[in-house]
Amino acid sequence: MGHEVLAGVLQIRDGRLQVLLWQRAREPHLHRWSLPGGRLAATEDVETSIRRQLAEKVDVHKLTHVEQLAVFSDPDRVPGHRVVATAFLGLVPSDTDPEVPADTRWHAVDELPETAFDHHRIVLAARERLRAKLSYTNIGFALAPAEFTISELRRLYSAALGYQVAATNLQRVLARRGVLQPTGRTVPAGPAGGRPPALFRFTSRDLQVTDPFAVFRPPSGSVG
Amino acid sequence: MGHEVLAGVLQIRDGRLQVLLWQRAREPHLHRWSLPGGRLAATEDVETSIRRQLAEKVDVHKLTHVEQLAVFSDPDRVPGHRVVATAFLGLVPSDTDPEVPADTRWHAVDELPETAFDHHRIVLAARERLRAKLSYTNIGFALAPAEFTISELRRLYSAALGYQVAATNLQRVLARRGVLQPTGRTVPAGPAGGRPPALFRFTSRDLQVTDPFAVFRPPSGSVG
DNA sequence: CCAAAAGTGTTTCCTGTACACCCATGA
DNA sequence: TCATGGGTGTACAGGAAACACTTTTGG
Repeated sequence: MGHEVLAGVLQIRDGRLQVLLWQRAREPHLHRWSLPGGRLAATEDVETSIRRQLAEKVDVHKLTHVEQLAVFSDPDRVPGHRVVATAFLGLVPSDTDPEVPADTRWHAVDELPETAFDHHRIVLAARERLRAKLSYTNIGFALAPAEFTISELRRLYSAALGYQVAATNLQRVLARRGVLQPTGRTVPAGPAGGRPPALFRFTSRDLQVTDPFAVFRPPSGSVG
Repeated sequence: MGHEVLAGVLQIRDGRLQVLLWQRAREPHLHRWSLPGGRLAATEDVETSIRRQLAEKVDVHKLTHVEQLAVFSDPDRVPGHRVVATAFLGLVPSDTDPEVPADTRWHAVDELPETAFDHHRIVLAARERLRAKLSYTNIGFALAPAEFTISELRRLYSAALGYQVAATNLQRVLARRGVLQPTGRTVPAGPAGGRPPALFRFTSRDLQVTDPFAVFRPPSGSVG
């Protein structure tokens, strides 16, 4: 019984949420598109393993966030002998265009090609996790450049969530939570004119839960 | 390389959040307490496996909820050759007292005995998951009897969350979300008198996200 | 001066919290 | 009728959404 690690590496490219896939050159599932990853080695844990394996496809320094998604373990999920997969979500900021091998390409998540095995499900799980965490964490830092304007950030959130987010409220919500910081600098306006936008950055570039209690908050002034 | 499944099975007993553990009768970690589970067989997926293995410890019909937590894969997490573990959260309603084997016992999560391997971490992960989901899902159904009074439910939520929850607001929040239903019936008052409490039930006994968007809701009237 | 884009002020709504008050029972 | 626990009504606060309005640029 084998164990593999797989990652849905997501990035906003051309205003759409895209995932990194490579095209199989062998049976089974010849020519279908599949997730980067590979076999878990004996001396590494799953996170070390997926980072090592991703390094072969993407410059690993560009990976701003990696987290476990779930185990996929249907006995027939791949033909032949049984392989359990631990799936990951990986994120790359929108201002990088990592070199990728020739057999590898970015695909819009809402227009996936024919994928191998159960990789389609895994990509959708990665998207769901990202969407959920955009609401209650600062995970946006992993999709955005180091510094950005509110409109750029709005486009990133809109693409990831799949619906339009208003710039006004985006800024206000993130500012109230202390997630965003103004840099004090601005950037020249575009060709159509307009007021030159201010540059912002994320206060922290580590994942933090910013809205921990949806309800049933502990009484104010107590410790969890 | 082996694969095992382990479950943190939680129940509110005597007003405290408790976890089901069994005491090892062999080295390594002789006499330490460990989580129920065992080796993943070749023809089952991880969820089937954990349910099968739990059936040996608890009447499986009493398990109202089972969900994946995470993979624990440190190469040295157990001595000897390498075993990857998929951990689960399991829940048992407070009105059942399942028969358990002689080596098995319930332990308060906040006063764990010496546990084997990395099982301590897994128990804490199970508690965190439960606490988080109590806020934004109807997962309370899995801790509560089929019908219950608001005070009973308040005690369950307080024990699971680790702080006092007000009955007034608990009822209001769950009612507003459509999670609770009055049965119309009441129950005799206790020995100290008092108004006889009304009986409620959960509208659904399947896990449902009741508060999906912390923020960045899609514009009202759109589809995700 | 006008169009365009960015950013701010203001209003409204909703949800959850806090707390006072009313209700129904046993002794 | 009083103590006790259950339940409701009401006021308050915070956060987010909607939208009008102001600011700052390019042409």
